[in-house]
Amino acid sequence: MSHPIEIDEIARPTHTIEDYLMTMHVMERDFGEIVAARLAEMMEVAPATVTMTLRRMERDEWISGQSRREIHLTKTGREAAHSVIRRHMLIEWLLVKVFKMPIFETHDEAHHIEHAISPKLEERMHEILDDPKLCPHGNPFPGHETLTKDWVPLTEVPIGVEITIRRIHEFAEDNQDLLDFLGKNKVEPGKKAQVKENLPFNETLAININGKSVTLGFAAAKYIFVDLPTS
Amino acid sequence: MSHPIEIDEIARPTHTIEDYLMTMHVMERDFGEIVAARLAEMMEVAPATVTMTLRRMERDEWISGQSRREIHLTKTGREAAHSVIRRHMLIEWLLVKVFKMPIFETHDEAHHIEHAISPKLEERMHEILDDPKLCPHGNPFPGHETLTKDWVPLTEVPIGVEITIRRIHEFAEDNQDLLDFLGKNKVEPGKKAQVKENLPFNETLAININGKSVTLGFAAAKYIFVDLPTS
DNA sequence: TCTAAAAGTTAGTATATGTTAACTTTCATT
DNA sequence: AATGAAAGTTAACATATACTAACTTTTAGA
Repeated sequence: MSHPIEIDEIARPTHTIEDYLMTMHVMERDFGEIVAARLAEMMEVAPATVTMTLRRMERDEWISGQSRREIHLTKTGREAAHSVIRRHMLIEWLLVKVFKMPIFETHDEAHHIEHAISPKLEERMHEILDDPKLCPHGNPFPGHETLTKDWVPLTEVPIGVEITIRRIHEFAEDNQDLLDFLGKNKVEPGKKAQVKENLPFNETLAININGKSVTLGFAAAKYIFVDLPTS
Repeated sequence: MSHPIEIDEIARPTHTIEDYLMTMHVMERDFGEIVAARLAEMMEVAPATVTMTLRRMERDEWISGQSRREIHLTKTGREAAHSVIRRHMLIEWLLVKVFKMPIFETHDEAHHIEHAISPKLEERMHEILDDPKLCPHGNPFPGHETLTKDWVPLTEVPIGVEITIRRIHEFAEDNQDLLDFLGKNKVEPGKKAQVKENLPFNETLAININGKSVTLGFAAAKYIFVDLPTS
């Protein structure tokens, strides 16, 4: 009962649809709405493509949309989204734990493999990998969102406070250059740090981490969540 | 130097083309020729589909075919075939060793995942899984075919001789019902057995294995290879 | 309220992969 | 050499996924 895997699994969406569902879940979770134009950006396809794909998704009842601007996941859509996200995160853990892969190299690899995992293997991975609640980057498994609710983006952290890096948001994971940068500077969950400087006019901030100073643009910093000591 | 993984990897074939390449490799290896009609049967598509797919494969130089009836893998085609087969077999080992999955459940799962493994991860899997030369069913990794050359199909084994099951051929793996049957009766690599009866008119033979008698049709038995004691 | 920017749609096109039905080609065997 | 079976091809079609270009609709801000 710990993992919401249906016995009589519904027909699996295509890889493309699973990708859409995944992104939609994150948008709904963190922004409260799903905007087709954002999907086009995230999926790196033309807006017209999104229109057509959403039409198919509505036909197949992954989403429902009374008015055009209101995209909602259906019950089956949400379940399918949760499933593919779980698979994604489980594979990331597999790559980290079994293959000792650096956490910032796991996302792309997992993004391909996630579509190929059967419900049975998903179940097995949960057991072997010890039922994780967060992915290696600190993003929550579906149903465990509350674990992350007290973490704040680096952009909102006061100067000088001792913080702990907790989470690199999914939307940062889609930018491999950024991940490489974070990897090189070892900005990763568990690390202690301090914001040394915050320059809104420049849209940058500097943190001390690993005994060094690292300058981050706001665009990146907003996707890095940390623990404040007393909160 | 142990694994022929190219540095500057050529463009990856599509999943479909990888499936064709895999089957072609096995046909070439074990039957000496590739016949489109056989491909259609193995891939479970209409012959017309094979015609069109082969045309694309020729265009993209995975195969070359002077005359229509002569299908040959090109150098790149063969390398791509070897790569996908290695990935398939490595995943089978991963499922067996890490996830403790029964060997007769690994093929289907691996058949999906194989397409999603990067060259880098393939390399890593080789290391972690200890550079295997045979898959869990006893089929050889590309380049290690000689390991299997002395094994003979069950259909050719004399009555009463003590044998060891060594290999369940890839083409049996595409029949899940057969695999379930073999799994249920624990007819698997490493097991000792004896042919008790061979009825050509009936196209069946009976073996003693695990202290029980199991009757196999020739269609299945020809895909089960064994070690003769003295050979 | 008007208007520009943002968002979304339609139309026409392309490719990979599949189908069925009808046809042709090749091969093996009398 | 004739013929029937096996193999292969062509034609017409379908679907998922993508594109560009042109268009419409919505929303937000002056």
